[in-house]
Amino acid sequence: MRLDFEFGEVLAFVTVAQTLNFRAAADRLYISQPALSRRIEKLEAALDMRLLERTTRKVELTDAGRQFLNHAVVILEELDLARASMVERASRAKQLVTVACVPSVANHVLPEILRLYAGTHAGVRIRVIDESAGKVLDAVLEGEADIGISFLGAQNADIDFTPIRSEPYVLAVRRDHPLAVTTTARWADLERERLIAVSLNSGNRVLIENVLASLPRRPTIHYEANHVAGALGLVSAGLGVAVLPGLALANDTYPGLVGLPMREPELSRTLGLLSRAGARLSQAATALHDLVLQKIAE
DNA sequence: CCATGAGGAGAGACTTTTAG
DNA sequence: CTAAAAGTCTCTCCTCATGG
Repeated sequence: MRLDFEFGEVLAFVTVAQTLNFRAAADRLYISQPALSRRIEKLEAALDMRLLERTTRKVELTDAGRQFLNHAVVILEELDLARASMVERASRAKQLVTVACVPSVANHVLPEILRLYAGTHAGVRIRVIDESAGKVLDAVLEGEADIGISFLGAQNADIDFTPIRSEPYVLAVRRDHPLAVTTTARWADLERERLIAVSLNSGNRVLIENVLASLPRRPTIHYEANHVAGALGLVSAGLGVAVLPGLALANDTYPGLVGLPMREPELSRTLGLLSRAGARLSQAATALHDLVLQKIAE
């Protein structure tokens, strides 16, 4: 596209056409009268046409000037519409926060945090991406999510990883299970149990597999669920026991189950808050970021 | 009351230097 | 060797002073 004149010149012309006085138009545009004179001169040169007939007595539009004025007014209105729509878009973007989060946190901790957040930020819309740890990391890296809550990403240079807390793995069992009378569980105990696991796509499973592989006798996995919630459902139904992150049993979501911290060896993961390195968070996202740090650490 | 010449500030283009 | 930063030059557009 090629334009021989500029926005400022069109604005100058419209202002002179409205006031029919260079001095008054210059004041309105916050420029000197000679500067305005030159803008008009430049526009006329670009169009190769006289738009204003001026003498020391009066200023008036030529026929060409009247015709161009019609177009010029439309141009300025269109520009103003464009500006207004961009302002509106920016303000809507500021009011949406996307948080990517591993399912155990999304199901058991995040709802309470979002409830508190709604108290101070009622107008902000929230989008939750509850996915595996790897996908949470990707969502933050690609800018799809403003912040992430996961236990992967601490080593990634493009991620700011703030550790929130260390989360022990527990053995989820029903209250009527023989092991429920003890306070901890040993990995060796699993040999006699029907083990329920989450799928190999889950970051949890990778950590658990590392321990299982080191045991003298590897327990058999009888059931496999895609997510932690599915595994808990199977445990609740009395089909077996499952090694899961402790948060999965927080807040008494499953009153029929107890979580026994795993021993010999202990296993834990470090839950952290992720954001893209160097990215500037909106005010709404920063507020949620700080609230998550404060509440999950408690 | 608008136009024009002189002088100066600032933006942008272009070149050189420096750091990774 | 590449890309970013710093330095220099050029050009545009402004204000001020003043003419017609």
